[in-house]
Parts: sequence; structure tokens; C-alpha cells
Amino acid sequence: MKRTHHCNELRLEHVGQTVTLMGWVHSRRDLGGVIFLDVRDREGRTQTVFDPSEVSKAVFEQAASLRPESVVAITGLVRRRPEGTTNPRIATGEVEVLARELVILNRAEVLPFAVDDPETASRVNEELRLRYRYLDLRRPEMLRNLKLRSKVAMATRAYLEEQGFLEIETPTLFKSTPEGAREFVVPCRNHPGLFYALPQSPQQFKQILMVAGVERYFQLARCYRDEDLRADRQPEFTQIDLEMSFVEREDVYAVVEGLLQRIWRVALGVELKRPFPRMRFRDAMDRYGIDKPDTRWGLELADLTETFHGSDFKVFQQAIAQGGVVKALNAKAMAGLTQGQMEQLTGLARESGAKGLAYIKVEGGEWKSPIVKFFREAERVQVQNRLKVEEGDLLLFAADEWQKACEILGRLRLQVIDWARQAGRLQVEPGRFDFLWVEDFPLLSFDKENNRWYSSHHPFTAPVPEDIPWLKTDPRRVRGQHYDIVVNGVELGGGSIRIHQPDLQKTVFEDVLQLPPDLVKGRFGYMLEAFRYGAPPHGGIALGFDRLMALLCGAESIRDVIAFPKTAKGTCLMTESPGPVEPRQLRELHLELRMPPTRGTGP
RNA sequence: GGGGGCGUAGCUCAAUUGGUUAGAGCGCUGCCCUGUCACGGCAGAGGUUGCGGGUUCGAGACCCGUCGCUCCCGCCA
Repeated sequence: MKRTHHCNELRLEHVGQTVTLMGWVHSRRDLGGVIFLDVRDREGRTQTVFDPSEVSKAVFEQAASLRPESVVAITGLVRRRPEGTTNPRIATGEVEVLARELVILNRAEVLPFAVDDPETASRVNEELRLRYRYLDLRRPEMLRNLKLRSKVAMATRAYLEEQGFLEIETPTLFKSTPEGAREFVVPCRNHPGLFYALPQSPQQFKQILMVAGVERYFQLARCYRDEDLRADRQPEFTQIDLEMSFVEREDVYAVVEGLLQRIWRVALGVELKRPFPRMRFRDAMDRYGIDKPDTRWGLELADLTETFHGSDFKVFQQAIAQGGVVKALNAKAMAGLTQGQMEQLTGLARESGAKGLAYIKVEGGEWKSPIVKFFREAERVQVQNRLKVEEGDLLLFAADEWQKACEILGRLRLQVIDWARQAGRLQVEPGRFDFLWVEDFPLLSFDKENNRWYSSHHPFTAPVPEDIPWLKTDPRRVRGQHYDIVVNGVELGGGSIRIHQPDLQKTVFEDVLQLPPDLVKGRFGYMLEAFRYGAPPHGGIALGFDRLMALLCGAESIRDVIAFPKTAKGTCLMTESPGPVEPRQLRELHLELRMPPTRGTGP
């Protein structure tokens, strides 16, 4: 027996045909004298009818005995549903299949949770959904996410192929590169004491491919990072990874904008406007207090350093005297925050390094605040004008060195926006996507604890050419040719133009990052060597494919767009990985376990 | 590594200030039902309150520990 149609196929035009459907029992409505079975497959569902005057008693009883999610094959006659019994909510709702034969392909046991009811199923404990992932994925909304993911992957391949990119796989058995994220290491039998490491990204291989003359490479690359997880982070994840030769930043932007435009068109039927806006890192920090601003909301930060230059308020005075700034955020209409919420804001400010939180609540025409008594009239007027203060506003201040002050208010801004959205006071159309390129990041950041410079992104990022002279003398002011693509405050991806000159790369490693030459040689020697045999200028980018899909699907967690995701602790509840290995395997790998003392008794 | 939330029937939840035999809806089982589509009706079964310890005359609730899920900070070149 073969199926003749899928479950979202039958229409009035099929009336009179004998068909065979195969699928899952979505729901059974047993009216005693007649039984309705909805058969579901990945395309949709179709109602079948068991009428005792049309089928044998045995078949009828079998139909009556079926539990939801059993797999069946039903052969019968397509007919128009009787007047008044059509179901406009499903595509096949004008017809039904009058069953003649029923084969039970697999009888399902009683389910751990309901699959057929989207309302309840979506509220089921995620632990259970992950343990029975195959049931969870049967839910139409999960299947929809998988379908969309496949569609977007295909569109990505098609677009990049049109643009002349070659899809090339790179090794997942790589070696350890201890800079950056913690890695998963893989022992190997043939090399006692040596380890592979799973790549955090194909960065080095894709640059080598440029040296190899590939010119345009892409890959839907699996990447692995052994770091603590979040709603938008998994230990293994997928990137749309690409690299191009003989390009500048704008060339990469053009390809990525075209790709995202194609993806939005294919997935959502939405036409994105190009080019996307650009913003310098410095401006992003200055205006939004973060390097991935959500520009859907206003609420920009203001700089009041000039205003408070001769302030009597010591906190402001000192910050400015030490070369810092005074910044402020007008949280419009938020004066009504509770004491608890104000404490929460203060806590957030402290976490970001503030000593406290200066604020003004504008209520009843009055500025209620412990600090306002230190303001001179001119300061007050300027604050009023600069922040466009109105009744009901909440003014938040940060006085510190520039970056810290920006970051403090940036976090408060996000919290305040979150509350305003929850209260329904800030709204935005659901299909709005604010894309933004953030560029001109500092190439290097200073690590106070270890008293050394390190790469803000990675050590292969090329400096902005006119800043190269500052590399050794004033590293702080060197900008990198790095760029991030941001949408609605989510960092969707990042990339850079790379260094392709071996001497410049060597300078960065040894003079700027202060890595010992033998360490550089051991870790990156092959790259420096490759660059000596004709390396084209090149650059690229990697986009977080899971985050991209979460955006397109409207999912809150990337777990909802990954078929088999891991928990926040990095385990798989379905397969119970990671799991132990046999002593024999350890012996072959020349490994011996030194376990931490066992704690607790388990569940 | 740190902080918050959650854990009670198969599922989603309730259980006043610590006080009777831990309840409801859905699901499940049985019976009835020929036009339902969240079918309906009647009856019934179903509990180690995550686990371990403690306080108390008495603990689902309070305390300590622990396990699991989750969100956030650190971390993620």
C-alpha cells in the first residue's frame, strides 16, 4: 500500500476518487455510531469518517481503539462534506474521506503531553519537550520553524552561489587556539597527549582559502564554544560564514545586505530597504550606551558635561575633573516607577560600575530628587532644554569616564524600555526590523588586570590604514576595520577586513599583543607562512544563523529553531549526552580520570 | 563562578497564617451517543508534593543541603 496524497491536498476536485492517506491520528471524535479521525502529516490534516454501514465491524472497532498520534494508513472515497459540516479552519475542510480500509502502522501509547492542542502544548514545561523532542517537533508551529529554517538555508545557498561564492567545508577536528572562547577538546588515540579542538569558527581556514585563491567562500558552518549558555547561545551553533578577496568593507556590506534582503523576501515576503544605516561605535555608545543599539526606540542619551562643568554637585564635579563625562537619559513618562523598580535600576547601575544612581522624578510640576538642590538655575534650565523635560519624566544620570557612563545608562535604558513595553506604553509594529551596521570599533582594548592590550575582536582584524602609525605608540586610538550587523538590538553577526601582510600581522602579535614569538610561531606560524606566498587582501563576516532564524520565526529562544538543542547546562535530555565512556576507551586514549569529589545523591 | 524564578496527578495549575482524607480543568479507563471538528453525557482510576535532612504536637508550605529546568551577570578573541 502506498499513499496517494498528503493530508493537505484533497479538495472538491478530488471528490469521487479513492485515495490512501498516511499519517498521525491528530484527533478522534467517537460519536458512537460514527467516528471521525483527523489524519495529520507534515503538510496538514484531513478528516476521515468511519461509518458502520460502510466498513466492517472489525475495522470500525479498530478505529474506535486508536489513541492520538498512532500512525495509520486509511483508504477511502473522497466526498463532499454534507451541507453545514464543512470546516473553514482547515484547507481540506470542504471534503472528507469515507474510510473503507484502515491499517494501523504503529499504535501510540498514551502521550506524556498533548501534541494536538497548540494552546496547551506551547505551555508545556520545556524539560519535557526536550526529553520527547520528536513529539514536540510534530507540533505544527515547531515544524513550521524547521521548514522556514530549511527554506532560508536554501535561499542563502542560492543567493551566494549567484554571487560567485563556493561552498567549502572546513575541518571540525582542528587544534586548540586558547585565545577567545573556551573550546571543546577531543583526545585522539594515535597521538598520545595531543588533542584536537572543535573550532569556535572556521576563521583561520577561511582566510587560508583566500590565500588559496578561492576568492569567494561560504559555508553554513557548525561552531563550538564551551561557554555558559543563554537564551540565544548554544554550545554548538550555526553560522553563515563567508569570506571574499580583493574587497573593502562596503563590498562585504553589499553582499550581506543583498543576502538579508533575499532572505526577508523569501521568508517573510518583506522588502528590506537598502543600504542599511551605518553608525560608528563611538556614536552608538554615545547615543545608546551599547555597541548594538536597538534603534526602534528613541530615548537617546544626552551629554551634559558642558552643562555641569562648574557644578556644585561633587559627584559630577569630580567625574569631570578626572576627565570623565556627565550623561543623562530622560526615561519619558517613567516617574511613576515603584521604589522596588528604582532599587533595581540602582542595582543595575552598580553592576555596571556606578557608585550609585542620581535621578530626578518630575511629578506634580516638581523635580523630586536628592541631587537637585545642588543645581544652579542655569544648570537646571539647560537640563530642562537638553532633555526636553516634561511632567511625568524620570531623569537618570551617570558621571564617570566616558565609556563607563555610557554603558551604565545603556543598561538602564534597556531596562526602562522593557518596563515601558510590558506596561504597553511603548509600542512598535511587530514586523519592524531596524538593521544597522556598527563600525569603527577600537582595534584593541586594554586589560587592566594583566596590564596588556588584547584584540577587541580577533587578532586578524586589519587596522584602519591611517591609524596604523599609532599601533605601537598609542594603541588606544587605532580603529579596526571591524563591523557588526545589528537588528533590533540583536547582534546578528560581525566581521572584518583582515590583515594580509605578514609583517603587519607579526607586529600585531608580537609588539602589540606581546605574544612571545615562539608561541606565535607554534599557534599561527602556518598562517604567517601562508601570507608570505601571495595573500590577497580579504575580509568577511559570520552571521548567527540560529539568531537569524529566531528573529524570522518570532521565537524567544534559539532552542525553538534548532531541531535538537541542548539545555542551559549543555546536556541533551533526549539522548542523555554527554555520557560516560568505557575504561577501555580511556586506555586507548591514554587518559586517566581525576574526578571531583561526588556531591549529592541525584534526582 | 554569582544572583533570581520554577519543581504538587500523565499535562497545566490550585491548596488562607504551618492544621481535617492534597483539589480543579484537560488527559487516561469503562459505559452511553450517527455529523463531529477542543464533540457531548455519566462513572471511575490516578499523588514518594524532585531528592535528603532538620524545626514543629503537626510541613506541599518554614530552615539547611542537593538535583533538574529556566532567566540574568561574569564569560562568549
